[in-house]
Amino acid sequence: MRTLTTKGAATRQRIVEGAAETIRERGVMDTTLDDVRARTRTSKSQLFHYFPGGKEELLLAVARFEADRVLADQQPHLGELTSWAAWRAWRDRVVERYREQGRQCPLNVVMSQVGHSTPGAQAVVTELMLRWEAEIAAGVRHMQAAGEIDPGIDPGQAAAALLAGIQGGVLLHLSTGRLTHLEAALDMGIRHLRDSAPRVSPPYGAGA
Amino acid sequence: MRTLTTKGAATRQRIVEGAAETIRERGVMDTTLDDVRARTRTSKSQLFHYFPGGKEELLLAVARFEADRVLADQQPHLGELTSWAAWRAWRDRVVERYREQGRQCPLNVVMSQVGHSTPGAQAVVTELMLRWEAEIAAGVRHMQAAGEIDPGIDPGQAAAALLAGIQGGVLLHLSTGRLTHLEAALDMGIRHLRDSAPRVSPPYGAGA
DNA sequence: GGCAGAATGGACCGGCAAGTCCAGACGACG
DNA sequence: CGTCGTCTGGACTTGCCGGTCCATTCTGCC
Repeated sequence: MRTLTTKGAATRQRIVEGAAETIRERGVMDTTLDDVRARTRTSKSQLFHYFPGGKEELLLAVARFEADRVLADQQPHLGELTSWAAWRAWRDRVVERYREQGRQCPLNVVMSQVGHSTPGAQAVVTELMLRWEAEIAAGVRHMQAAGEIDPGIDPGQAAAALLAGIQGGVLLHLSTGRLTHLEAALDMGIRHLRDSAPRVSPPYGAGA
Repeated sequence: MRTLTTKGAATRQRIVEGAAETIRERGVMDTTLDDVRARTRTSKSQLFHYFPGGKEELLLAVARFEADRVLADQQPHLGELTSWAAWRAWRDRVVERYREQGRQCPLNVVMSQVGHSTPGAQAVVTELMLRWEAEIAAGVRHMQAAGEIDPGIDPGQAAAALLAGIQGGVLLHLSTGRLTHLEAALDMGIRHLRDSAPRVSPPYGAGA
C-alpha cells in the first residue's frame, strides 16, 4: 500500500505543508479538510488516499513536519555548544526563531488537539523533547570537559531545567506576546551554568 | 445584567464545574454541550440561559474557574515566600499539585482551543500569569531585603525565569508524564537565587 | 393568592464537516 | 500499445452538535 510514485510523494508533501500553513493561520479547530483541499488544490479522495486514517493521520504528519523544523531551525548552533559564544549564538537563535514565528507555536497547537488522546502524537513530541534535551546535555558535558562548568552539575538535570524554561518561555510568548520570559529563562539558565564554573578557585566566598 | 436567584447561581456553578470535569476527562475537543448537559442533569435551555454566548462563554467561565484554582492551590505558600524553608514548601506544593493532577492541565487544554482566537480567554491566562509572577517577584524582593538574595538581581526577571520554568515543566509533564523537568527547573531556579546570596547560607534543601 | 420573572424541559432545526464511492485520467513497465 | 495500479475529481451520504424556541414549572414578593 505504501507504493508512492514521485508524483504521489510530491502531492503528499504538498498536502502536509498546506495543512501546516492553514493550521498556523487559523488553528486546528478552524481548519477543515476542505480548507486543506482548497489550499493544496487537491480533492477529498486524495486526502484520504494519502492519509487513510483521515484527519487524525494528517494531523500527525503535520506534527512530525513541525517537530522536525523546531530542531532544524536551531542548527547548527544547538549541535555545537562548545563555547560560551556558541551558547550565546544558540540562545539568540532560539529567541529569534520565536520572534519570527510570532504568537504561535504550530506544534503546540497541533498537540493540544491530538496530543492528549493519541499515543502516536504524544510520541512525536516526546521524541522531539528527548532529542532536544540530549543535545543541550551534550553541550553541558562538553563545557564541563573544558572546565567551564562545575563538574558537579548533572548535565541531564541542567538540560531538563533549561528545556523547561524554553518551553515555558515559548508558552508565555503565546499568551502574552512578549519574549521576556523566554529570554529570562535562557539567560538565567546559562548564567547559572557559567557561574558554576571553577573560575579562580572553588567558589567559597571569593567567587563571582 | 441578569439577576440570578440562589438556585440559579447554584445551577450555574454546577454547570461550570461539570463542564470542567468533563473537559478534564475527555478534552475540549470531545466535550459537547450534550455531555455537559447529561453530567450536570440540566437541559439545553439552561446552558444557554446561563451562558447566552454559548459554548464559548461557557469555556471562558471554565477557564476562569481553573485559573483561580491554580493560584489557590499554591496558597498559602506562594504568598509567603519569606524564608528558604517557605520557598522549599512552595516548590514541593507546586510539584505535588501537578503530581496529583496527573497528565493534564485543564487550563492549558481550554486555552489551546479558545486562547488564540478570543481576546477574552487570553486575558484570563495573561492575568493569571501576571499575578503568579508578581507573587514570586514579591518573594524575591522579600528575600533580598532579608539579605538572602543578591540585591543586584532583578526580581521581575528572576520571577519571569522561574515562572517560565514552571510552565515548561508542566508542559513537559503533559507530554512525557514525568515531573523531572518541573523539579529541575524549580530547583535550578531557586538554587540560582540562593547561590547569589551575598553571605553564606545553608544549602538549599538541606533542611533546618 | 396572584403575578412577574426566573428556571427548566426537551423537541426541533440547520449547517457543517468527516468520510465514502465510483468514474475516469495518468503514468510506469513490459 | 495494452493493462494495471496509482492518482485525481467531485458528488453524495451521514451523523453530529451548537443553537433556537416555546411550553411549563418554580420562586420570590406584595
